[in-house]
Amino acid sequence: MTKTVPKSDTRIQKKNQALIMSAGLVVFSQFGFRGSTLDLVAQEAGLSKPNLLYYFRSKDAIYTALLAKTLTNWLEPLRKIDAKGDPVEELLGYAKRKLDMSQHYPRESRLFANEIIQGAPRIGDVLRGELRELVDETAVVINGWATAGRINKVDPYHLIFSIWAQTQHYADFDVQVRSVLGNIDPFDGAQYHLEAMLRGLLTPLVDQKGC
Amino acid sequence: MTKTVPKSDTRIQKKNQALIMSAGLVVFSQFGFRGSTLDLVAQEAGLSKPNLLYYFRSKDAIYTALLAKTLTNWLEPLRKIDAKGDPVEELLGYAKRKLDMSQHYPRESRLFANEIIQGAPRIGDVLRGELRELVDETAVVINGWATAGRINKVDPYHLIFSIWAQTQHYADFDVQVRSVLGNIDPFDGAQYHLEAMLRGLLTPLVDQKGC
DNA sequence: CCTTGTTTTTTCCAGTTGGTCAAATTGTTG
DNA sequence: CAACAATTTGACCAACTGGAAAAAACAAGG
Repeated sequence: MTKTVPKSDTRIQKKNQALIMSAGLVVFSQFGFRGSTLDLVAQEAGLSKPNLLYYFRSKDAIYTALLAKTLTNWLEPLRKIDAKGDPVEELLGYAKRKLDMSQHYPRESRLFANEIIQGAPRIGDVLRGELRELVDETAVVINGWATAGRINKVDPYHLIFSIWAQTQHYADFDVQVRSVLGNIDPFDGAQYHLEAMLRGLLTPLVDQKGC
Repeated sequence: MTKTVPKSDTRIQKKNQALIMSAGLVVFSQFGFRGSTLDLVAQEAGLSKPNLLYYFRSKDAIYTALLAKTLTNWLEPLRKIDAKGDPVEELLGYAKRKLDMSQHYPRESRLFANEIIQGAPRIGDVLRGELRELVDETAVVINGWATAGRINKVDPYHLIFSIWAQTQHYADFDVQVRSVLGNIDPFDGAQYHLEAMLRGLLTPLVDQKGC
């Protein structure tokens, strides 16, 4: 008989699996996969280590499940960009959604940051597959807007990178940002700044001053 | 007799210390402090583990020395911003220097990224002290430029954050960027994009169209 | 109360980890 | 080449790591 992991989904299983995922998020997002231990996750979850392994086959299984679960939500904002909407408002909306995620789900951001910094050993395929396709599609949309003269000509890939970079920075480097800002809340100013930056980049000059 | 670490600096010591630092950079920048092992560092350096500990008191000592050594170089570009120079060119130059560092010293960038994501347990003091002061001073300079009408009014702190974010993104998330871009070199486009973005943000409108 | 299935804990293990120490080796200098 | 210091290695250790096994505790229906 091979190692058994619960098949049926009772409410207590759902609860404990969620508990473990939540604890795993806390630990893995701070220390990365290699820097995390099952003992830490168990302690955070308030369960015993063997009990973790009753619900998940291995440390790897917890981490992988966590990544997979979070990944979908993480890419969703990009899918919401509507080719038929107003270009500047669509891109600003995207940036705002990403910034909101950094504010409300910083751990998820750090989880990915850790994974990618370490070379993305488990999600390399997703990066080169699903993510790349999604970005390619969005790039086509952005290029269409530029060709139509509705925004300035920009490199759509680097535009997307710059939105990722600036929004995720406030989650991943939270400690640094707050060290510099002191008591000031980062996210108010961040949103305003990001908007100004994107408008300055995207808005055709003729619209800015009407000449 | 307490644990002895070499005091005099023979050439062989200099060589091996540099070797260890270099190996430590490779390992710690990928896995963070907790995810790294002395065995990995030793293997990377081509030395035995006890031999590492002949030159450094502990794993912690290697890591701390590495952080300290790199920190100075890391902050230097910010110090080079000259209040008497042309505002836009100064800021553009700063961004370019940071981007160059991401290109040529990506491991150093990732080393800090790991440290800060994990809560900056060892450089929190530096962040709240030296770094903060330095940013504060730079903010004064930028505010001065804005007040004089030489650049648009911007939040200097978030401006600096956005430069950090965008430049370091290309080092820290290198794998992701390359996954999306395929064979295209990220840094050419990055520099162009960053410059456009900063000019759009900083350049007073009256200068852009002369009206 | 008994049976059956689920959940939890106790105990254990082999491999890894950071680190010590004494012995062996290799410079270096007179 | 001695003699002494600097360097390197091999053997070792206690604590920690991911994980297995099995027994114990618990739940629910008959």
